[in-house]
Amino acid sequence: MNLRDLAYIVAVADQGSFIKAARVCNVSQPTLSGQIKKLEDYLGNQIFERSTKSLSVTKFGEQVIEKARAITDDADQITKLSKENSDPWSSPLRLGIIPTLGPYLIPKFFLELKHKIPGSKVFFDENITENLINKLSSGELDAVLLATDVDKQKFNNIDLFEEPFWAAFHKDSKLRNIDNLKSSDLKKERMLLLHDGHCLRDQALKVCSPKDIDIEQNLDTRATSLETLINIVAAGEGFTLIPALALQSSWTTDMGIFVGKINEKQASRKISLIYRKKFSKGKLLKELASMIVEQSPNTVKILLNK
Amino acid sequence: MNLRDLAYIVAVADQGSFIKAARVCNVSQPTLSGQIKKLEDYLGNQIFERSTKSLSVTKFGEQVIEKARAITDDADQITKLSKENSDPWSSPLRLGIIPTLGPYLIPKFFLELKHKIPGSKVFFDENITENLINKLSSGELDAVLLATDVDKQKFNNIDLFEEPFWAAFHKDSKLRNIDNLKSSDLKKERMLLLHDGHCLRDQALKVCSPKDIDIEQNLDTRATSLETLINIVAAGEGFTLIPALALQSSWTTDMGIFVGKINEKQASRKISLIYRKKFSKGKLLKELASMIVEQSPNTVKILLNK
DNA sequence: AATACATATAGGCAATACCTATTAATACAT
DNA sequence: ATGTATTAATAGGTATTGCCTATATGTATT
Repeated sequence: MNLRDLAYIVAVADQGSFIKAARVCNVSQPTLSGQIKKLEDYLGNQIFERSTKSLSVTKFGEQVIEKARAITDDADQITKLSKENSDPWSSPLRLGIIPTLGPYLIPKFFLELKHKIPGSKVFFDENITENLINKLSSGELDAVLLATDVDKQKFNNIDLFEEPFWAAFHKDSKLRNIDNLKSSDLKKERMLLLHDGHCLRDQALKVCSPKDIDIEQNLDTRATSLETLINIVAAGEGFTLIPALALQSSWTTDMGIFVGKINEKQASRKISLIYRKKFSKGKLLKELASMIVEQSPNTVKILLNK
Repeated sequence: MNLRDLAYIVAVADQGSFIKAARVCNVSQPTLSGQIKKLEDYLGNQIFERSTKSLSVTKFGEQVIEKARAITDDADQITKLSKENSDPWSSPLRLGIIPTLGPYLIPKFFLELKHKIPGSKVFFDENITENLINKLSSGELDAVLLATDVDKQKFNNIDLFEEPFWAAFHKDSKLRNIDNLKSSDLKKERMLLLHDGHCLRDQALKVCSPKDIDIEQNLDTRATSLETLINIVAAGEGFTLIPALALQSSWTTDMGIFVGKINEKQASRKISLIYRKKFSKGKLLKELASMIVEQSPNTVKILLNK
């Protein structure tokens, strides 16, 4: 049995004639006759009763043709699906993003994306790095925005930009008096951190691990979001590291928080767009990548627009 | 696109592996890989994302596989249909029969058929010859039982038996005194006839056309059934011709009707089973034919059982 | 008889589905 | 590190089959 054969019998049923059906199917009449005969032989039953002057469908044929119609219709649906899908934006891009980046980056490029590619749809999954990597591996996500290096054998990555870290502290903090902040200045202070799993936690510890202080003491400050950290800082307790894109001018005006950029090369994190090597829409991701870079102020661009 | 290809992708989706799917499909792994690759090229989109150690289905693939499942299921249904249909009695035999034969012949062979072929089903259509022929031509009926010769180029026919005509008359009729009825004896009497279209009407007129009587006068006696004719005879009005199988002994006992066989060769009609030359279940009809002949008393068999 | 029309058959060619053997890439174990 | 196992892709050759043209067959119509 064969999709083409089924299309042939549907055509004969519709046209009421082998010759007309052959024309509709763009094959010669002997081809059509032969294939239908072969199908009938294969099925062991006649589908049509034919003579030179009359053509009728057997009871069995009626049942087969009904199914054949369903099959050819579904097959048409598949080709239709493939046409729709050849637009890479036909299905939403499933994009994972870390929580210390998502809330600040998404609004920056989302409108631009909608504007430049009206049909584009992005499904966002804000989650910690480990979960995002797993979902990327399983195919649940198409790409993820991370601040962590990943296995380059397994994934492709487009490095987007370096995002500097800023220190955020209370207006009464001693840090306010330091002009050119360095990580060494921070080591004496109490650093507020996010929960385990957040890459920013590890990055902050790397930049300025408070050696004198037992990290375990900081257990009570394992916050779940930058907003929480900022609120604690605003309450006058310690300082925290904030990635550049998360900075809000309102913190200074409304909350009495001061921020200072840490002018050291290593006090930054690299944001990359990661996707599976075999993912078929790499081109789409490259477009997205340059759009994100364009719309990310206060960062050091790595990916340069063509 | 191809039914086989669709079965391949469904198998891969089910098995989660090309190699396992190849085993399930009874083909080699390279064949399966190649065919799926070709299908993906044809559709212009990836269905699977594969590496040596992981296999996942794209969003597009999910949609295609859903349709592919529907298609392969329907295709299986077709093969199932063909298996069911290879029993010739899987679908009812659609048998047409003339009204002057049906009511008397059907009960005679129907039980025997049910007994000999338990799975057999017959759909009966009792109708006048012209309608039956049309329905047979169009394929609406599989075979018809007629008392009329048909175009032997167009149809096959199995001649079953000669059914003698009997005259039925009132006990007070002069005909009662005639020992050996001949058609000439009947020409003086008033003959009761069926409606136009009933072949028995024409046959009766042929056997004993009442030349002295204008046929138009008989308009009022155009009955729709033999029962009606018998009732008129019972009321003492005229006589009628009755085919042998329709005879009921109760007519004499309960209605005061006498019957006499017309001992002439031409005073009979030939009953044949007619079917389209291309009809595929001729063998089944031959079985049916001999069963009918067996179960038809008071007739002169033409078809002899093997 | 001749013509017209529809389907079936015959023979040949080209596309393709399949196979085996091999390669490539990755994971796991020694 | 190195070897082994596992999985998918590639290469090349073969058999199948789907298609074509030409022709035959069968059935109405003129």
